[in-house]
Formats: sequence, structure tokens, C-alpha cells
Amino acid sequence: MSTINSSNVCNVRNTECFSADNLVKLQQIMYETKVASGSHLFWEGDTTDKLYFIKSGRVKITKSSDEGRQFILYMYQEGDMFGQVDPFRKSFHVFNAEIIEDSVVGVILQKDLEVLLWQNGDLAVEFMKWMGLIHRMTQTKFRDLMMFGKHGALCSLLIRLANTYGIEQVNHICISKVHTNTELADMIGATRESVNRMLSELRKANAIKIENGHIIVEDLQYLRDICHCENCPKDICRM
Amino acid sequence: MSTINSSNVCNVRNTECFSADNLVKLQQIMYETKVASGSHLFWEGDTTDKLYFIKSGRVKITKSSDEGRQFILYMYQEGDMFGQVDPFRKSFHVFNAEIIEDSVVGVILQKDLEVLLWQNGDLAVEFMKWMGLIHRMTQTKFRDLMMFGKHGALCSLLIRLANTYGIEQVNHICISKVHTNTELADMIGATRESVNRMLSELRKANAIKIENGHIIVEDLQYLRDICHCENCPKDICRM
DNA sequence: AGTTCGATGTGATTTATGTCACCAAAGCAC
DNA sequence: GTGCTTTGGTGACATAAATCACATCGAACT
Repeated sequence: MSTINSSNVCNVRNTECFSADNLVKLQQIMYETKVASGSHLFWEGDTTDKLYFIKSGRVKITKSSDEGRQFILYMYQEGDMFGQVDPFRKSFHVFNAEIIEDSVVGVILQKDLEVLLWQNGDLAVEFMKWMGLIHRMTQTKFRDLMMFGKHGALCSLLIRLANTYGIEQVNHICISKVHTNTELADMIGATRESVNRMLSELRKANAIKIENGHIIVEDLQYLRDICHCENCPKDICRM
Repeated sequence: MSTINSSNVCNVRNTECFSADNLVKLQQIMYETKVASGSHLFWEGDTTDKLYFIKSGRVKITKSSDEGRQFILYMYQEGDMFGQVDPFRKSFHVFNAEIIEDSVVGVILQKDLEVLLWQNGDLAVEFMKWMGLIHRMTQTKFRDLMMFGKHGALCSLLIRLANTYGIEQVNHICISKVHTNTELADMIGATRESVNRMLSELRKANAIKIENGHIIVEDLQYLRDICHCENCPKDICRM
């Protein structure tokens, strides 16, 4: 299980898409800003003219329905970069970016990025590589949430959480970030109650246990079977 | 409603991402090949070392479950380019590409593309733009299929079909491509029977009618209301 | 210690959707 | 035409998941 690299705040987590040189270049055009939990980096309808790099904290990308339910498309943390990467084209956000832990965010203006990309062909290529990766992440998540019911969706989510926040221990993996059942539900488009019942079943089957709110995966294979896991690379099978 | 550009076979449909110059460059590194209906361009597990450009015919990108059901992620046609765009990285297909109409396909080898991208920074940037678009297409489809039940998913699909294959007529839009109910079902992760019943309801509500197998959208707003359509640009809200 | 509040756990019920079974209609081969 | 095969249509029933309604738990605060 990969550990989180926090020594270099400008290392895009789990991707290795960018060379050290290009990370420095990206860092040079970032404007650092502090944002409080509960505030928003962008709302749907806002112009997509910025990229965001999380130096610390957490952000969720969501879509809300009229009835008050929300679907969490991504949950980003330290080391993640995101934003509508749609250079040289005016477009608008379809999702919301809500801060869920006080954060320090590096903001990259699209116009600065465009200049940088024009000047550095190799950075442009690394960018494409990164964009390809996140698209694959979206596609595999899409597949997981569509194909094997809510049980499959939850097990896929647990595996992604383990890949992203997991600390490997003897015979089990501890998911270091704590999420409420409501959050888990919103990440797979289910209800809190359903998630609660499914987690109970998984506990009864000794596939997981819960300690101090932390989900501990005891039988990864059990989860994998339910969502027909194909053992995708961890840089794709993640949050 | 946009019409299909078939005069220039190397125009990537509905995107306008690529300049004329760069389209020529892409065309120059393509190897043309004829592929028969029923055959596959790639299977899951194959190395992602090529891009495909459809000069004529149709291809579906699918994921099959053990029980024989399949989920159709994309349905591509003349003018569409696709493939795992993951330059400079060895990775493997997660989905299958099945030819569903005898096709002529331009194949671009990744190594040729890499050279071209290195030489042409502006092409690399156009590529990023294109990748951003298709990612957004995936994301909005994901949202549509997750958030408003199968009714919402079907209405979203009908709107995308109308945007992609629609021929605007007085007071209604005729979807020029014919799909079986089974195909429609596989595109939204539902069963044929459910789709059939939902189409019947839409017919009863005078939202659509069916003539010679063609679905004709009579009341677009009715469909939009069901899937909470936000009127996304047509280059994103498409198949 | 009592109060409040968000989070968890669980039964009963409803609704959405899938499954099965069957027939009709349309297209196609002979 | 006759007999296949694919597709469309629909009822009856089964299952998955949401909804509603409470009870409980634990942390945070008086």
C-alpha cells in the first residue's frame, strides 16, 4: 500500500505523472490561499478558469439534487490536483467543490497554465498523461457503481478507500480517514440506511471491522469478489 | 441541432478541438484498416498503444459481466476518435471495443502520436482540450445515470441521442440512428423490459413517438424535466 | 450528571426495477 | 408462401433499495 508523500507538498499523489522540474514550474505559478471548512472553491455554473492543488486539507466534488441529496463524485486531499482542465476554451463547472477540512490550496490560473504549456511541450505531454489517468479513474468508478448493485458499489468504494488512505498492518488494512455512513452513501449514490445495513453484513462476514470509526479491511478478497475487482493499478483504483 | 460533417472524414465530430493543420498531421500518421461488424478493435487487457479514428461505421465500447449482460459506455460513429489516450505510459484496456457496423478505421500508433506531440506543442494543447471534453462527457453521463433513476437515465440517453443523431424537423427531432431496446437498455444499465415499459409511458405522455423504429422526440422539455437537464453544451451532452 | 446533537442501528413498509414467462410482430432464408 | 429468428410488448411475481419511524449511542457542552 502506498503511503502518502507529505514531505514534498507539490507531489501529485499516486500519479508520478510530473517530473520534478515540471512540478517546480507548476508550483511557481500557484497562488496559495487558505480556505475554511464549509466554504466552496467553485460552484456549478462558475467559469472553469482555474486549477487547484491541495497542499493540505480536503475537498469534495459534488452534485446536489433538488431534494437535498448529494452525489460525491470525488473526494480529494493533500497532494491532489483538480479542476476542469479545459484549456483554451470557455466553459463552466458542472459540479461543486466544497471544502470539508480547513485547507491550503494552490490556485493555478488557466491563463498562466496556458503560457506554461506553450513554453513546455514536455509539461503538456505530462499533463495529457495525468488527464488520461483521471479519466480512467472516472471510467472505472462509473463501471463499479453501475454494474454490481449497491453492494458492489460499496465494496468498490471500500477498496478505493483502502488504496487511497490505507495503512497496511498485519493481515488487515486500516483506512486512516474516517467517513460517516452518510458520506459513504453519497459517494455511491445510496442511502445512509442501506450503507449501514451493508456494512453490518460485511462485519458479520468478517470482511471488515470498525474501530474508533475507522474501517479496517480484514478480508480484501471478500470485497473484491462482490465488485468483481480486476485489480486495476492503484493510481486508477482510488478516490 | 448540429448536422453530421461527412465531407471531411478527418473532422472530429462535434468537438472543433483540432485545427485544420493538425487534423492533416493526425491523418498522415493513421493507418487505414477495414473491420467487419462483430469483430473487435481491442479487448480488455490489451495494451493501450493505439488511437482509433472512425472514417465510417460504428463501434461500441463495452464492459461485460459474467452473467452475459453488457454495459455500453460509449457508442462511436463516423468522425469519432477514441482509445485509451495514455501517452508515455504502458497500460491496459479496461473495456472492449466491438464493431457493430462494417467500418473503416484510421489507426494511430501511440509511438507515432508521441513523436507528433513532441514536435507540435499546439497539437498537444489541442489534445488536452479534446481529452478534457471527453472526460466531461463521461462525468455528465455518470451523473445522469446515477442521480435520477432509470427514468432519468433513459431521458438523458434520449436527449444525448437527439443531440448526436438528431435531425431537427418541424416541432420534433428524429433520431436518425435506430437502436434496439436491448441496446438502449445496455447503455443505461437497465433491462430491455424496463426500457420498453418506460418508452411506452413516454409515448403515452406524447413525449416521443416511434416511426419505422426511429424514435422521434416530440416534447423535449418533458424529457429534460425527468432527468433535470441543465442544458449542457452539445459537445458534452452526446453519446 | 444532565442536555443536546450528530451519528449509528434496525424494523416495517413502499417503490423501483429486475426476472420470468409468454405471445405478437417484423424481418429474413428457403 | 412457410418456417426461423430477432425484436417488441406486457402481465405476474421477486428482489433490491429507498423511505419512514424510532431507539440508541457517544462526544461536547453546560
